[in-house]
Amino acid sequence: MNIKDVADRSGLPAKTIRYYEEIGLIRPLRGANGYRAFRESDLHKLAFLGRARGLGFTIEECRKLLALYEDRDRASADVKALAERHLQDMEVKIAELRAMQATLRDLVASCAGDQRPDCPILTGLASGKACH
Amino acid sequence: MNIKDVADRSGLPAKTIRYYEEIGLIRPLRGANGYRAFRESDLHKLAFLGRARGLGFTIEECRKLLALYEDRDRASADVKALAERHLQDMEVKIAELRAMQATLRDLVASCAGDQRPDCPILTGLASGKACH
DNA sequence: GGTAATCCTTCCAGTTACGGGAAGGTCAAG
DNA sequence: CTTGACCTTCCCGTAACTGGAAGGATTACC
Repeated sequence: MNIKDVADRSGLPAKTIRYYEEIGLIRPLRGANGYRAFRESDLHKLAFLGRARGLGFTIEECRKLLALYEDRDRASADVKALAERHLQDMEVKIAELRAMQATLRDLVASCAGDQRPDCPILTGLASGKACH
Repeated sequence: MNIKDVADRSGLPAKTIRYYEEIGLIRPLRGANGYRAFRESDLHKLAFLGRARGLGFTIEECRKLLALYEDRDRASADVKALAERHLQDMEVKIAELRAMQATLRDLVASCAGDQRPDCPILTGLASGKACH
């Protein structure tokens, strides 16, 4: 398989696939013409990576997940721990976003949003009322 | 005021302040020794920027907010529109995170998390069940 | 057999919003 | 006069790619 085929079948851009090889996530073979020659197992890994990335895991987390996936002697507890930590990270991020939203929503609510220049959003940002 | 003073009083790292000057968000004066000489108005702007960043606005959004802040003829509607778009962006991000969380939580819930290698998280990622 | 389109390759640069650290000038205190 | 705390600029590194240039390979078509 050439890179276009795996790109189409995995849903990942060719650029991304090359990048994943560069950082050592996959190691496709090479043909006599220098083209990457992907096996089914490479495609499989790429699909795995695409899904892990889709769940928000970082590349380094994906690397660990892939290592665990390939390790037949892993403990599922290790995988679960990684996933739970990621769930927590996301929880934190959501909380941060929620806090920002709450503050900004208050400011927005108090702004007339008309042609006049008076704007509580700007005065809030200027005066420090933009902190909860 | 030297940079350390504004850093302490604005809560922004000196590095960040230099960066903001570099990208044209502020234009402090210079003393004969080459040191930046910050006015109260610079400090004021930096505090404004720090709060806007704290609400998650990008640098470019902060630039627009600052321009609106300095424009006595602005319409508050313009500010409000910017803020509302940002609220929407955050909403989208939260929704994405929530979706990832939901999927991952299902996988985590079905994983024993013990010393055995069988792991629904990994098989889910491998098989495509990791998509809602 | 020629040529054009579509592949493929590598390499370089840019993105966001800074942070780390080096090399070197300045200033206030003791 | 030296020490330590400042200050300056400059360059590299971050995460995870994306875009594009320059050039080689393959395939389709006439």
